[in-house]
Amino acid sequence: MESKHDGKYNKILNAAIEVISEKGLDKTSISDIVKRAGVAQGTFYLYFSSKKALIPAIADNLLTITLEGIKEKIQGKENFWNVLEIVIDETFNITDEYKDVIVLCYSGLAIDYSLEKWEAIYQTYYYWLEEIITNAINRKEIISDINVKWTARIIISLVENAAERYFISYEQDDAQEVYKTELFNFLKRSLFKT
Amino acid sequence: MESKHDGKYNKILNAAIEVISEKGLDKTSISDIVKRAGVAQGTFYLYFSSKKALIPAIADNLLTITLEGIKEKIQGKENFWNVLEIVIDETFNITDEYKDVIVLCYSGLAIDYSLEKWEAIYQTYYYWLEEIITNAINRKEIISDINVKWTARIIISLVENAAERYFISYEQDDAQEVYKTELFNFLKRSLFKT
Amino acid sequence: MESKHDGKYNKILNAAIEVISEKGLDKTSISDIVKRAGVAQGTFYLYFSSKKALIPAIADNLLTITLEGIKEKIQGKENFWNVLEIVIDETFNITDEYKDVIVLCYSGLAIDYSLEKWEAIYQTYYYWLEEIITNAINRKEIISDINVKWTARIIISLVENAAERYFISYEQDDAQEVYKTELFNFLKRSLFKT
Amino acid sequence: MESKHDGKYNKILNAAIEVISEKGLDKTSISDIVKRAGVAQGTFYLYFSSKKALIPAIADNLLTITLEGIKEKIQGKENFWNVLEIVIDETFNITDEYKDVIVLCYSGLAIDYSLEKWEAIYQTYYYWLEEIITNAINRKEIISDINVKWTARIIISLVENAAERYFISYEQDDAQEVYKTELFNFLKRSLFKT
DNA sequence: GATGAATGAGTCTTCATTCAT
DNA sequence: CATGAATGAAGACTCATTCAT
Repeated sequence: MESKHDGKYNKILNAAIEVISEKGLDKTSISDIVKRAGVAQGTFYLYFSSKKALIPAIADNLLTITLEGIKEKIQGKENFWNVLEIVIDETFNITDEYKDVIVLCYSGLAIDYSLEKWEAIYQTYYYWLEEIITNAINRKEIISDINVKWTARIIISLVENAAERYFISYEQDDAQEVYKTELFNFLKRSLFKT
Repeated sequence: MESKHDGKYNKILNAAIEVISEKGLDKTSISDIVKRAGVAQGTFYLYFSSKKALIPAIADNLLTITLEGIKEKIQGKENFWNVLEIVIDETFNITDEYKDVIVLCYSGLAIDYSLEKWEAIYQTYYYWLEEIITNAINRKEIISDINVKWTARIIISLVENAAERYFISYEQDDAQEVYKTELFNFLKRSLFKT
Repeated sequence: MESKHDGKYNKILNAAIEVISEKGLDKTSISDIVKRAGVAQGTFYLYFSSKKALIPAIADNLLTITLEGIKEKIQGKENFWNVLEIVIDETFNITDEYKDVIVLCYSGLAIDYSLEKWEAIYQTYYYWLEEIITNAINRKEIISDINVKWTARIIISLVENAAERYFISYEQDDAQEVYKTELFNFLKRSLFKT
Repeated sequence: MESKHDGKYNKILNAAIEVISEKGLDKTSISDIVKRAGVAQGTFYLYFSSKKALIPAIADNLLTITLEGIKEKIQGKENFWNVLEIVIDETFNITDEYKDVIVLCYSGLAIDYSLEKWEAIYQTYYYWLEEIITNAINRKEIISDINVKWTARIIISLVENAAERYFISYEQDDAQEVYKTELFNFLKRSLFKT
């Protein structure tokens, strides 16, 4: 992946993700972040306007990673049910790796009603899935009398929620496959065109 | 329900909900809350051990209200699809009224990984819905090869998510019915026993 | 004099005057002030809304002291030229004692164009001198074709300026009497009714 | 006048005057100034040793402008009362134009007791007026038993003070002539040789 | 139980200044 | 001469919490 910004931006962003994962947002100070990033206090403000500006940046970063991972794994297997499986898999993987930061993203959402910002971040993801769904309808893989936009959003939120619920609740490890299957079937029953 | 505590507890809790709705959690100080509640600074700590203790209390309060509302409207109409409709309706209503605080509850979740606390709060709600689901299975209203526990949780999170997404995004008003129907059908397709 | 506020207000105010006299406003931190005053950091903000709020308070304090000193020394000797002499004397005394803070007051003026605040602080002093001047005119001690308001202000600013100029410039000590006489004569020539 | 330094010095100085007029000294950062001047951050330090060095430079600039304006208008009319009138006029004009920066100069004075610097800046102005006064005494236009040095300084400070007081207090516009006349008469009564 | 004045630790943010290019 | 990215020291201010009354 080619970085959106030069090295220092990413250094700070990654340091932030690390530290916040360990201590939580509230207990993480800018001082912690810059120390970890190996830059000066003031340098932070050269790349982020404030502490709050970190959260959308982290979310954006996470989502980009997720979508890239998904696309990479699809590699031509465009069948809807394949894609759905990959989406579920990849979401579970990313959620596992970044669970501590993901929760914070929800919190960030609360910090300043920046719903527009949020929607903007998810935009790419939504559009991508909407197209997948439309194609699936055309190929008669799924039912057609659904609202594509709404369905895309509901699938994403459902998968993300399930993954978070799974990992944040510290379930026993072997349950993961059961969980994912249950989720897949739930969606399949709702969308499969017989 | 008779209140868990005397008048001052509720005075403070309601003041907190009000102020937090207006200013957000971060910008709300204990000082703001007690001023609104008309009690002294120290009095807060007679009823809440800390500022963080407010969030589960608020969530508990909200959930209690929701479940009470649902139960009241059911009144014997125990048919699963009736119940589901009422759950959706009531969740949308409460979300509309308290949307500003609800987002905070997610954030609160992030504040100190108090997942156990969170699960405890939802416990009653989960149990109640699990029973509803079990009964529905027995009555053959819905399919039987599902994980009841998992399904209860996924339904609740799906409905809550949809409601939040709807109200926080400031959709046009007339869309609400469409949204609720789409949601209901989505669930029905997935659970209905033909 | 009975203090306008209770003990802690004055403790902080006096500590501020002391420290600022020693280090200058810019180099004086709130931390310095509260340490000197023997109170906690936060206590400062219970009595002053900000660091800037100190300056008018100091000015007010200084002017009150000056005017009280003058009134005390007058004691019935209401003759205008007596009063003028006392005003000059007292201004020189106070300026000598507080010269380091007085300069700051001018600076404070610059900090936020709070001319109204400034005028309000001087109001009492102005009114008092206007009355003295009016009486002097009536007693034919001074000429009558002058603008009383304007003259009161110009006398005060002239005397204050001369005193500051004298002490801040570190003139040789024996020059003080010469300076005061020159000032007195300058005013007398301008106002004396032959 | 030929500028003391090349174009960039003046660019920065003028930008500083502009920005400081708008925002006040405290809220003006070097960054603001260089942005306005259209030069790089580091360039500032090629021409000024520090932020504080700006203030004497501004004051010097202002005083030079004032004195040049006065000299230009005098043009041979060396009569003391003519000169005084011109001094008053010109001081009021400059004060009107630069009132926001002038206040700051006082504040600058407070910043680091640089009284010597201050005296140095005013030196030329003082000397010039001292000569005018001496000539006036010789021509018997004004009384002779005065301290020339002292009188020069008192006249300048009196006129400057009156002008500042006038403009900073936002008096009604038509009062200006009255004000100037009052000031002129005040000085004339004190110095005129009958 | 109730009060609210006092506390003081904690942190974001600013900005004058430097220096490698 | 000019640049402007990087620095990092410094400080104002907030606010959860306590405790004597």
